[in-house]
Amino acid sequence: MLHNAVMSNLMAQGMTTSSYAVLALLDLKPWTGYELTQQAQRSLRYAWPKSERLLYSEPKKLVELGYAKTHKELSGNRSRNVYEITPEGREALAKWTSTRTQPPRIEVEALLRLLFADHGSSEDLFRSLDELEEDINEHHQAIVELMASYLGGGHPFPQRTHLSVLFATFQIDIFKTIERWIEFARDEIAEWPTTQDLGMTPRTETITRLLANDQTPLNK
Amino acid sequence: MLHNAVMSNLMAQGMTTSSYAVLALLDLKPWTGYELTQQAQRSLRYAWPKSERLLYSEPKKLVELGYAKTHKELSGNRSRNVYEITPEGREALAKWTSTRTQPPRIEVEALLRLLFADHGSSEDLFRSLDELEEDINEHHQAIVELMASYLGGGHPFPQRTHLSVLFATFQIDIFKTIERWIEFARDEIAEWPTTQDLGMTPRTETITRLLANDQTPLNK
DNA sequence: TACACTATGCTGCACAATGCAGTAATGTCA
DNA sequence: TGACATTACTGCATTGTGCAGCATAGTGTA
Repeated sequence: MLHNAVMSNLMAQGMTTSSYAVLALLDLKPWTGYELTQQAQRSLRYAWPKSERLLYSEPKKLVELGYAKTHKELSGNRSRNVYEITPEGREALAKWTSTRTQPPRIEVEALLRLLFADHGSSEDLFRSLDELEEDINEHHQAIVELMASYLGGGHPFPQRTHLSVLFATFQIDIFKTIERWIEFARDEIAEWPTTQDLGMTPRTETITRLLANDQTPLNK
Repeated sequence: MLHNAVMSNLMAQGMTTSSYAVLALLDLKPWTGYELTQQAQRSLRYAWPKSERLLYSEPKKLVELGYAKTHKELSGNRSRNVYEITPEGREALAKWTSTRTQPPRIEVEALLRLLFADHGSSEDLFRSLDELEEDINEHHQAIVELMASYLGGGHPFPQRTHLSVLFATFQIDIFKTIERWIEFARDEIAEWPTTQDLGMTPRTETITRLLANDQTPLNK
């Protein structure tokens, strides 16, 4: 066991952005582990997608660090862990806001497949774009429906609606951009006789010239 | 040691998307480990951002699986590992193209901070947006310059220019969208008297209504 | 009423991936 | 000749994922 003085020096240890995300949820109200995983997957998915497994582990770490406390609740023969933020936790959260924001990270396997499309068929490439579209459409539709529910007063924390809506604006704009790009890409690829060795075609040169002047070939 | 027959059943084991990304690079030409990390970080960063550490490990795994072979090259007192794809590697790559494309994954810490901006100051929120803008601007500028270099014949694999340029169209479109959203968000937040408890203001309701109809409040 | 199926509510384990420190040789400029 | 950047990696601790497993509670249905 360590002295308190030593402990406080180690406090920041092990606190990842994911830890702060969970801590921020606990700042809203106490949650059970299960609720935390569900809530984090629904509301944070688009800003900070993390696995259920991690979301079960984070609150335990917060308790170890003294940023949360926990107790077991019983309903019948079954128990669940309830987590609650501590004053130290609130302090840690406040300090976090003044640290440097991590750069964004965008992983799109469909783009990787596009980059290496020349050792596959056009069909494979089209299918990959279809799959990307499918995934984006799903998220897009979900967030549009969420906004409709907010209009009916469906926000779980009504006083925080202004934040959620500004956040949703980002999502919808990104999704629309990706959907428009997919259509554009399909039209381009449809003109290709093959995926291989086309190089700098006249059409590609036109696009390159636009991009080099920081313009986009996408209509609207 | 396992029999060949058993080995081949285990072949797919341990092959991640990152493994296929490196294998696809090896399909273009043989590289040294160091070149592979540099090339992957420069060209794949925006589709599949992976650490240098991983990019050193992947080719070793490919050799173990029989998808690549390696030899040491000496220049003076110093050696480096050269990796080359095998026929089995090419086969594995071909099979990969017919598998399901992974859904995209977008991590933006600045959005997480926006979502929880109500336990911080407006200044913190503005700073977070500035930091996001800084990161995006950097990437945006880099890719515009890359396109200019392609016009001068600077593509390392000229016959693949059509793929790189279609890929770059995606990047530039996304970057422009994010930059426009940041400006929009700044204007909105500037109108807020505080970050807390504003809830469904008339302005927020207008935006929510637009989003629920799958429209965007962003001009242009 | 028995049965299946879904939702709740987790934990353990193997493995994927990151970040950082460390090591060592070569090239470059002042 | 000395400092510093670049080339060329490896080891290790820690973060994060995916899957399997386990147990209870509720819900529909034949």
